[in-house]
Amino acid sequence: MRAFSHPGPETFLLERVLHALSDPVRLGIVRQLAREGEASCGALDGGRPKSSVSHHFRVLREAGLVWTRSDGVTHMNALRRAELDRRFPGLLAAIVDTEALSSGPC
Amino acid sequence: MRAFSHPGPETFLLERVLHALSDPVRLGIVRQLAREGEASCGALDGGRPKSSVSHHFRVLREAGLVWTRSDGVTHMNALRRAELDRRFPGLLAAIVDTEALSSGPC
DNA sequence: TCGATAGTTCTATACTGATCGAACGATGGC
DNA sequence: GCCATCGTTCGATCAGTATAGAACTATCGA
Repeated sequence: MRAFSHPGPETFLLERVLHALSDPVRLGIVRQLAREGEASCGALDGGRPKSSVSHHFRVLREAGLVWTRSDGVTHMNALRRAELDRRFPGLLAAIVDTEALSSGPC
Repeated sequence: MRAFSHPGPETFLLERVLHALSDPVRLGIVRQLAREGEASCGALDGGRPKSSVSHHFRVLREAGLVWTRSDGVTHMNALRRAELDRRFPGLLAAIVDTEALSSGPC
């Protein structure tokens, strides 16, 4: 189960990244990772079934958004911020920093 | 057929914007509009059937990305750049400016 | 070795969305 | 008025994907 396949930055596809971020669950995960730096899958499941959460993490990984490492029995996930910033400058910042506007109690 | 319903900036949803941009056809349209400022649907169809193109423009309109005005028998489309920049600062720039990287002949 | 824990994979289901032909609606020129 | 043009809407089809239960795998601790 160890050693996930993480795509190299040169194969990142903007369309794929945007699709991964267009799902509310995944957008929430990415934002929480942006705040907290690293977290296990369980800490980000929001009460959802494990299979659903696992699916979302796979999409995030395959888009290049998230890096997953095994730490004992848990999987720790982190944003691939540096690589994403190099590949798509300003994108992650623009998406993570609009939180107050787009999820605030209007 | 005149007078499309364009959402107000306060109802823009980041998820919806990202989903609209995650389609290659629509991403291409948005990038071309960013370069050329305003264009008719026909000028952006890329040889696709009219019904398909119309569908994509509808998605772009409903996400708040594009403003469509009637000019005689044609429809002129433009990016709602100012409103988008106010609502999601830096987002459009990040997406439009990665063109060379993501569609270049690697 | 046994059980508990954390996540993945498998499978099925239901929903969403992309595509496109055909019919329709609006506008302008003759 | 009539026709051509531009684009929308309708309807059908097909692919992709979100969801979730169940079985499975890997790791750790007792």
